[in-house]
Order: sequence, then C-alpha cells, then structure tokens
Amino acid sequence: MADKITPRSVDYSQWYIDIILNAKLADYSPVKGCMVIRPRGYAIWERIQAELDKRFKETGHENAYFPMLIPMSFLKKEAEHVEGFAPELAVVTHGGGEELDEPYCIRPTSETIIWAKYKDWIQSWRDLPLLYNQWANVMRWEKRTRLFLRTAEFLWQEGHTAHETREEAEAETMRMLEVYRSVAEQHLCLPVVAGVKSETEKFAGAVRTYTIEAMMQDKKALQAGTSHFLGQNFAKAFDVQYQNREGKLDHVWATSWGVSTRLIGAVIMTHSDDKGLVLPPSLAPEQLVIVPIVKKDTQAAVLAYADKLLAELKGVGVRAKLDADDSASPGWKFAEWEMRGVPLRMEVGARDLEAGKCVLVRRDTGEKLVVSALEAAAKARELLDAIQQNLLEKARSFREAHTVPVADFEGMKAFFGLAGEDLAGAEAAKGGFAEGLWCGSATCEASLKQATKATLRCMPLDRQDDIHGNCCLCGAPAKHRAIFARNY
RNA sequence: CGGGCUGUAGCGCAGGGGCUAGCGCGCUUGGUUCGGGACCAAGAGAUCGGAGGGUCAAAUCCUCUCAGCCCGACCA
Repeated sequence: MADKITPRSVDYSQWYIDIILNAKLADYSPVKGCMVIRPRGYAIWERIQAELDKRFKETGHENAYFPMLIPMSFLKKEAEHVEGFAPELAVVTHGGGEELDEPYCIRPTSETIIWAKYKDWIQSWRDLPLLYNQWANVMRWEKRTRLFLRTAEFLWQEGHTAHETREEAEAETMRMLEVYRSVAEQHLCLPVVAGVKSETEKFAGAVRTYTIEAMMQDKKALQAGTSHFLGQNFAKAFDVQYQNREGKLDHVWATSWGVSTRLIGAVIMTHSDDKGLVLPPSLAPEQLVIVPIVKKDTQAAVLAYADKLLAELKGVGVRAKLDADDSASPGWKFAEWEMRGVPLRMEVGARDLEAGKCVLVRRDTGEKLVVSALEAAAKARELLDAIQQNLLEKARSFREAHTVPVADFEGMKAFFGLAGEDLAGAEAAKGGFAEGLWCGSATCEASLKQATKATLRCMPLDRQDDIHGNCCLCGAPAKHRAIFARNY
C-alpha cells in the first residue's frame, strides 16, 4: 500500500493537502496564494453552483455580472468597508503601458461597484426590490494561504439586494441564510450552526452579519457562508434614494450574501478519512465506479456483463463509470477510486456473472454487500441516498459530541488549551465548540482570543431563549448565548 | 510580515568538494497476471529550485533570491 495520504493523527494539515493533491482536486499555481482548480475539483464546484443557483432563482433572484476592476475612490465611500478591506487589496496602477490617473483595485467583494450602479437604476419604490446575484472571482491578498480554505483569488457568488423597508431587507438576509443552511446540510452534508456574528467579527460595512458555522474533524470552526444586513450604509454612501409610497425620498435598505469555493474545503475536511476523499453522492463527479475482475478466459463475458450493469445504472440516473483499464490491477483500482472519493464501488467478476450477482461497496462505511444483478441499480440508488444521509448524521454527531457548555474563563482555558501551548498530541483531546453565555463586550472576546486563540463564532439563532446567568468570560450579567471555537 | 524546517527525475528519498549523480515507486514497450495497491524483461526520464561568487574542480562551500510546509500576527 503506497501511503500517499498522511494520516490525520500524524499531521492534520498535511492530510488535508495530501487529499486535495492526490484526488486531483486542485494544485498550486505559479502565482503565490492562487490555486489551480482541476477538473475533479471544478466538477464539485459546478454541482454546488447548480444547486445554489436553482435556489436563488426560486427565491426570485437574477444573475448579473459586474466588472472585476473597481476605482479605488469607490472603496473609500464607505468608511468601515474600506478600512476592513484595505490591507488585502490588489491594485492595478498601469494599463496599456501607461500609469492610470486613478488606480483600480481588483474586487475583494463588489458592494461598491454594484451600489454605484444601483444609484442609477433605483428611483421609485416600483423599482424595488432589486434582487441580483453574481458568480465571480474575487481577490484578497492573503498572507497565509491554504488550498480552497483561503486563497488570494477565489470563486464565489455574491447576492446584492435593495429593498423598500428595513423589515424586508432583514427578511431577505434571513431567507438567504436559510438557503445556505439547507444547501449545506442537504447537499453538502455539512451540519451547520446558524447564528449572528459579534460586532468584532461582522463584515466591514454591515449592520449585522449572519453566518453558518461548521465543525471540521480537528474540531476547529469554519465559516461556511455569510449573509449580511447592510442597513442603509451603502445606500447612504452611494446616495441611493428612492421615492416611497408616500412620495417622500428615502434611502433603500440592503443585503449581501455569499458562499465561496471554501465550501469545497469544508466538504473535504468534514467527510474524508485516511484513505482519501469522501464525497457526498450529490457532489461526486462519479457516484459509482464498476471495477471488473477479469481473467483471460472470461474477460469478454465479464466486460459485457459490466456494460449491461452500467447501462442499467445510468438508466436509473446514477452517475456511473466502468473502469475497464486493463493495465491496473483490481486492488489498485479499489484504492485509487477510494482516494478520489467515489461513494460506491461495484465489483463484477466471473463468480458474479455465473451467479447473476455483483458486489457493492460503500465508501463511507466500507460495508460490502452482494446483490443480484436484477436489483443492483435500484440498490445502488438506495445506497447513495443512505450514504448522503449517513455523512450528515456522522458529522452532526461528531459536532454534538464536541459541543460542550463552558461556564467560566478557567473552563475555557481548560477546554481549548492555552495560546502558544504545543497542542500536538493534546490536539485530539482539546477543543471543539464551547457554548456559553456572553455579556456582549468585545473586551471579553479579545481576552479569550489572547488566552486561547478561540473566538466568538456566532450567537446561535435558536439558542437565545435562555440567557439568564453570567458571562462565561467576565462574570457580568449575560445578554447572549454564544459559541466559541478556534477557527480557520 | 516575523520565527523554524525543506527544495536533487513525475512522486518519495540518498549523496555534504573529485572525474559517469544513485535508489525505490511511478512512466514507456513486450509478455505473464487480475476478488484489496501483481510479476519478469528491456527502455525513457535530472542544466541537483534560481542568480551570483569563490575553487584546478561545486549538487556539495559563501551571498542573495524564489517556492512549499509548520508556528505566530491578519482574514471568506
């Protein structure tokens, strides 16, 4: 067995990289911090895109496209926004061999260039709501990058909507958060906690940021998507007013929301194992691969049998592939397709042919079962559904097992370990989601971060009914219930 | 952007002043195999990360630089 994948217990970061490179999802590029997404990785993105795009359309949104270059002056119009993004901007200073009068930045996000146009397009309440989304690349000059999780350039979608009222914009913010939550869970098998960000962690320029937070296998949190209520901040910065139903001028209310190729990183980290990638059937480029076990004298018959099964699988809508390459041994193929994350394997050999059967093997559990050829296609479909469900449940119970209430600062230090402390070895035992009451003070967040590197990930929406007690960090009366974790 | 480690064939490594740079895996061709990473034979493949400097002689010594990983500060 060629040990191409570093086991998680040895080096979690290296394991993650090994999976991506060996499963051929992505590769490094000649440009620092940028990545090449290879066909197997891009296919996953296309499936995520397709599902999200469908849901955006179902909720009344339209796709549009805005330019990648944004005049620097636009960024500066919203004070908090520019302050938040300035450190990570890439700036274009020359074009056509000449220095530009005004430099352009490569979009880190498109609020400013979009709102500059919304000013032209919105005059009356009849123009609202404006529900646009764009699929695009953005660039944020990151100091430290990681494939899929944090790259200088990444692919995402960004929704930008304008509304008549605060209530409508807030409802839109929540609606899209819910779209993200359900796509994450149903499609990506990522159980997520939906919640509100603290002032410290919110998007630069937003009034309020909502998030879906997932837990990776190393128990660190990953922000998997965000939905922002922008209030009238951008409308004011770009002077976007409309005449309301009473005939008076008013600034419009806004939202923005996005998910990125980071989701692919989340899927990899949540489900995969030491044998390689594990993918939800909904995302897998191939849902099932048939490995024929051929011997010289039976080769033709076995391949014909495999072909017939392949046709039946395709007939019931399974994305199936026959690996008839005769230069690799079956054992090699088993390992190879497991590394690539194919959810189901079908083995067919002379024995099966004779018995009218075949062998199905699950990627998630390793479970092997012999089924008759007649019911193979139906059984495969059933198993794919079961795998989809199992991945979500497994991830959810992992998260629940590592979500614990913590009552005070000492408890936090014990739970997370101390910043700077070498956690190798202890890594397995420490960390997770610490749930505690919080007074609302940024000072508390800062001191926790300094002591343990853990931050306030969010205040879960469904856990705010019982907040009687004291802040788990400073002991003052609590105002919220929050989740704290180390994060990516 | 600071601290550490690493760059030698596609991948993993050895060689640490000496003449022709090795090994394993992978790759190509032919043959035998095939129910958990098969075997035999013959091949191809490297300006030793890059630039400069010293030396009769550099993969090996010196300076600079680039890239990757890890650890910190900053972030979807």
